[in-house]
Amino acid sequence: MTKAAARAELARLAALLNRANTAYHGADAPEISDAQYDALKRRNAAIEQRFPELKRPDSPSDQVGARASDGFGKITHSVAMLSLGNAFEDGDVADFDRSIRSYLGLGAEAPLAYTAEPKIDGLSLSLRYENGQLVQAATRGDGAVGENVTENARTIADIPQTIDAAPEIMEIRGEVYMSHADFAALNARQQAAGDKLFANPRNAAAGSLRQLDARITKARPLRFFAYAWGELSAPLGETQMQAIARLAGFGFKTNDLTRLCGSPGELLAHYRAIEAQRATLGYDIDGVVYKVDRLDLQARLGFRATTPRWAVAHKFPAELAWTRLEGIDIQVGRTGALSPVARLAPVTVGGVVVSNATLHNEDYITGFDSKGQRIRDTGKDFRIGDWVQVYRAGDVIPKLADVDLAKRADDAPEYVFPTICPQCGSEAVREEGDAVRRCTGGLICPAQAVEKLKHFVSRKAFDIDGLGARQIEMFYEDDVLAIRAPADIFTLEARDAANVSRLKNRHGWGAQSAENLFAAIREKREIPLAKLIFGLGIRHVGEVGARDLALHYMGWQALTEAVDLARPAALAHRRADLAEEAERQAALAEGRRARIAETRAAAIAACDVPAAARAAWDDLIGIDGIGATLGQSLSDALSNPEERAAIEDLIGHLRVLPPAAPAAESPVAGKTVVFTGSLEKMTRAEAKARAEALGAKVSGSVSGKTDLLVAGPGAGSKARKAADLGVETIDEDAWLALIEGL
DNA sequence: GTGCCTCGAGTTCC
DNA sequence: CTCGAGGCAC
Repeated sequence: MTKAAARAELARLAALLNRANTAYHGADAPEISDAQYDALKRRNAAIEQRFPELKRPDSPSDQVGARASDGFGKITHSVAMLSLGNAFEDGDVADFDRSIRSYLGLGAEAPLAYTAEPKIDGLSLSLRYENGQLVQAATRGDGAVGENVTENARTIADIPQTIDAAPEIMEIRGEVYMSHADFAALNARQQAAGDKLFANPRNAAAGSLRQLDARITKARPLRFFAYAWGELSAPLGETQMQAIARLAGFGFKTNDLTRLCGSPGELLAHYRAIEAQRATLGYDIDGVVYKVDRLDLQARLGFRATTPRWAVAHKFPAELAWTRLEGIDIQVGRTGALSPVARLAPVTVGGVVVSNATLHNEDYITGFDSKGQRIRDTGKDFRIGDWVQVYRAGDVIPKLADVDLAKRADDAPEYVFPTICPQCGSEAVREEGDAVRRCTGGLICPAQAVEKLKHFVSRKAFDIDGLGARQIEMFYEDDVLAIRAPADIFTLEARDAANVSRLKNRHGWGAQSAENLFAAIREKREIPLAKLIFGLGIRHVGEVGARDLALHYMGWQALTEAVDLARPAALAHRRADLAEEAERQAALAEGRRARIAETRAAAIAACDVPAAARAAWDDLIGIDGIGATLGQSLSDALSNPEERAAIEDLIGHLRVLPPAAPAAESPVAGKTVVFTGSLEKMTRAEAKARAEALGAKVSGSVSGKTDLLVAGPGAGSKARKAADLGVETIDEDAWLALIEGL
């Protein structure tokens, strides 16, 4: 087949298959048989495999029946799908109310209404409607990017395909779930057919929605409750309750246990009412969700990093189960942290068979921390062979709650935590006041090296398709095509080409899969600065820290130059830390108060730090959210010769993209703003969040870099300093006028 | 100096 | 998801 013929054929197949999809899910008379459909799909896949470069953006293989290795197409949510913060006790609900009032600057008696609704135990789904037509359905995924399950969603009866009088653009969100009755019937059918049984309705719903073949999904009894929304071209109402009523009007199922509550007391009353009905609802719920009713207040409250401030999930108490602790294994993380994991006799907890559980750290096993404080209520330790009580924290992570001492053998030895890394034999030390013990082997330790590489290719870093945890382990062990440092990933293709025994000839690999991997790697030679910084896996530098560093320095060169320049100051601070610790010990021994500030100042003065180094250091730790610990860690990583060489080696293979400049239309974008004095129309936290959303950087103190000072009544030294430095100063009303309408 | 709040680093099972 | 700890406001 010629390339031109292939291109034409792919176009024909895309049209045919797309029409077949629509006909199949819409009308009841399919235009083509299942066998014909499958044949067309296979032909399409075969041609795409031969001419990957011709694959169409609307390729049918991306719609539903994508290649198994590839799964579904990805969809970036226009509005992120976040998870909710949790409340477990009545006191947490009072805290929720209190923190909202404090954020909004409301008094304890000001009226503030909430909604309360059951939290359905299913999986969330976002449905996009354009001009009243369902055009796209996406799973939550990591919250930012989900999977395209449009064709599957079209098979769910509770989901309208068309909606009259809907806003032009409307994303409706809710929960896909399976009722108890439907779940039991499905499992009976599965058993009769000799197929695998589902552990619980949630897994059955998730498995059914994520079928690559929409016809299987169609045969599964899925249901849907709508309770939220994403992008909207017109608001759905002024309150949560109004919006829910509107959703019902559109033809969605909404949960009839949704109530409006005027106080935390009423929320708790409704929580108990729902809890009492839990067993008779006919579907699984795992708690009750509370939301601020007024949508304008929801908008003011906004979001934290991963959760909205205006909603919380009040979870039901976790299910408990007893089992035997068969052993304790020690895992080594990328920072060298030794993490104990409990190996358990398999036991069912909350519908899932659990055989591992986290033990967190050394203290969690002994039951006491380094200061002799009890960690759990009981203060009992865990020993191998014990009968232990397991629960799933947040219904997910298995943890041990308790131990039955009556069933413990008299001679059961206390568990001794290793002080030698089980992976590399290096000493494992625990810093003063630290909860974790760490392997000191660094990259000598294979476990640390592998975990660091896994972090490098992980989703929030380089995110290289086809190079996941398992492949990293494989390539790490490989002598011919070794990946032992990040740069090795980018030389893999050239090394493979120069090799007699090619990757494509290996077991489990083919020409196509090898080429896919190389293509995925090539794609990531262009990488945003923030992802590069995060990917390096420097201790204390996480996703947010990396982003802040990227936004501050705007380039790898500028970052390294600044950090290198600041090195003497970083070292001086390290000395000061040591001097401070010595002073503390001395003061303790002599029974006097420690003179910390003086000691630090003397230690730093003794180091004779150049002014330029001092300035670079102050600039670094002056970044909001970045302090001395992170600065120290970053400085150490870039000053370590081996580590620096490895990084420079890596950079040589990359084109690093600077962060996108903040929205230019905002008058405060890119400006550094300081708030001082008392603010009357908004709280400090709200002002900060608002300013940051508009692209401003909010700082705590006035300096030469400050662009704008917003001063309320009672502003003192900061206002004077701003005047001295000639920094523009405005009051709260002027600030609000400035950002109005944004 | 103390008490929030957020972030980082760890973990399970499907 | 949870815990510990870093960073910052009070």
